[in-house]
Amino acid sequence: MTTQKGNSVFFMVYEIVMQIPKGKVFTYGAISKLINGRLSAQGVGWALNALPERPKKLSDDSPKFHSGNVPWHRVINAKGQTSTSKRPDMPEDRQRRMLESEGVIFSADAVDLDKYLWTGPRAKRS
DNA sequence: TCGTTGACTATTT
DNA sequence: GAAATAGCCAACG
Repeated sequence: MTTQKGNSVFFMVYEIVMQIPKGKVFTYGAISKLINGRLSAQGVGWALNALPERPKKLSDDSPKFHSGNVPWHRVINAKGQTSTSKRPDMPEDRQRRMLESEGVIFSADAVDLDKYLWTGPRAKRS
């Protein structure tokens, strides 16, 4: 490995995701832009995929990032839908459930990005 | 070091 | 509009 330093782009993604306010959602592409294209949308997805439920050995250097601190469920794809979820232990229904609990109303299978899409960490919408 | 895979997006067919 | 293709970056074997 050559990139698991305590300051990898993965942590940049985590920090941004943690800044997402409750009741809002964010997209992979938007995060990719926020980190100045250092990571593509696919890379962002990977970062969240690598996000451990709890501190494992992947990032013992900075065990502050995990499912309990990073609202990964607020990160969705450009279509406003939840992730494709290939893992049976992490069904998309669960992600939708968590978002609805935070005030994000799902229209059929996707959320209204025009309403729930977070504008960014510094851009403030009223 | 190379090849494959994956929680993506945009473009083309 | 849906399916296929290409581009993208990082981790794993």
